[in-house]
Amino acid sequence: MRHAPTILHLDMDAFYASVEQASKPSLRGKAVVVGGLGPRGVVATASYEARVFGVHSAMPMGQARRLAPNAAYLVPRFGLYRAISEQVMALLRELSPLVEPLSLDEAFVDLEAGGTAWDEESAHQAGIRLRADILAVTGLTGSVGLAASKMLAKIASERAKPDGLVIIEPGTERALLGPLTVRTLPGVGPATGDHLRRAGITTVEELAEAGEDELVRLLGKAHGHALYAMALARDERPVVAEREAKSVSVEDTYDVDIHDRLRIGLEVQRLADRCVRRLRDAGLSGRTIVLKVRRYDFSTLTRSETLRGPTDDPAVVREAAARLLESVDTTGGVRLLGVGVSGLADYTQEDLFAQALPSREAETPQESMAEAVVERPDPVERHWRAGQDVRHAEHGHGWVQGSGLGRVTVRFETPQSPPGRVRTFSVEDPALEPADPLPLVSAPSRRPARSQVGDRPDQASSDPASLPKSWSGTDGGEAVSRP
DNA sequence: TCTGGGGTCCTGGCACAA
DNA sequence: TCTGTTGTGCCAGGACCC
Repeated sequence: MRHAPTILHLDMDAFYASVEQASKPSLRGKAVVVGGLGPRGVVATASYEARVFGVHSAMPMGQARRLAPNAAYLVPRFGLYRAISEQVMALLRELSPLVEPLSLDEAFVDLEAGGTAWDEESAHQAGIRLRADILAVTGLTGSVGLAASKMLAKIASERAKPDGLVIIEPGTERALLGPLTVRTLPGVGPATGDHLRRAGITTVEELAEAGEDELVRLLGKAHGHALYAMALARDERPVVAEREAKSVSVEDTYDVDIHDRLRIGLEVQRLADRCVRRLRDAGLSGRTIVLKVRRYDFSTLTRSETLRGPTDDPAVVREAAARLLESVDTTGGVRLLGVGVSGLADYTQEDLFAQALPSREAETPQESMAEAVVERPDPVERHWRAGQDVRHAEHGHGWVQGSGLGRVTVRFETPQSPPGRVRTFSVEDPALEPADPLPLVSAPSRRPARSQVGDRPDQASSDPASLPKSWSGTDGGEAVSRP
């Protein structure tokens, strides 16, 4: 492990919910829950105001609605989140070429590799500047952890939340980790946590005392060795900038279980086509086709088949998926189906005619039979989703607050406007159209001077007075970035 | 209460080849 | 030729992460 806290972990605060609050002024300071709104949806992110009611990520949406009936419930807008994430990642790359994104809202940065920081003080200053820059460019807050390893930097950013910065000084790691629960360590989830608890191990200190041999006996070789090292605060994993994908998959959970074998077959074909589309978009092909089935009782099984060579041919993937489905008993119904491809090659192989069976009637996924039967949208019905951006010919930009019974309710406001008024229209109103999201900050190029912000070490919360007032712009402005 | 979607990694069983 | 061992690839399931 290095001797200075020069690994930085950034975690944006309640990212999806914060983006929605930034783009919808009437939701600021309110409980906001983003996730799947269907009967089987789960919470992706809850704003801090919603967390007060006990709502948290991965909670079934029905439960969230019971806990916080007055919260705003929105579907995720990944295009917008991705665009904002790219702005944040660009700021991280200004610090160092070694940036490892973990998701849209999280990343590690090796500050030493970028020459940005070499000791505690310079790392601290880099963290402070980064948080200020992120606020100026996106209008959002992120929490920063700084430590000598990835594991500790992540623990530090967790302790910094929300909107803070925490440094773990080298030499203090074991004292800090000791009393924490084993669940703090990466790789310890509910099952491993339970397993360890039954063995009388609940804290990191007890984990270290148990010894390596005991942990290997309890958890297996790989997990046991890794966890013992973590318990001793040893973590040599480097920050890795480029990670190659190892598999591509798509899956759908259905609002009600599917029993009809024919329908299940059509869904599998449709998923195979979607999967191939993703594969082709990434310029990849793969050798192993995987079918995933979650049955009515939530039991999940997978079936896979490995081809002689990689393919990105929709007909080949569809046929393999159909063969795999034949070996699965779907009596009782299925709630989820998925199709994936692994064993990836980063080139597209023009079919080695060995693989495709004779009937290759559908050359591209878009033309497939399954698409034609299942996916064709109803041309009459217009569908408005909660949270979606819209534009009205007369009232301007707004977002869908809710819809049903042939009506759609829209709140007219923009990221830079005060909270707006609500109006209701017919879902067929020709004056109402879907719109692109507006940028959250009116002039994202304004960045604070590099030396002006002052935080204090260890637990530093940003002083709002020292940061630009990104919210207070007046007009709607032009779209600067669009997903 | 009733559990998403997209991934990664590990383990153990089995078959096969050297 | 037969048997035992070992390495490897495939397959299925489970745990974990965000």
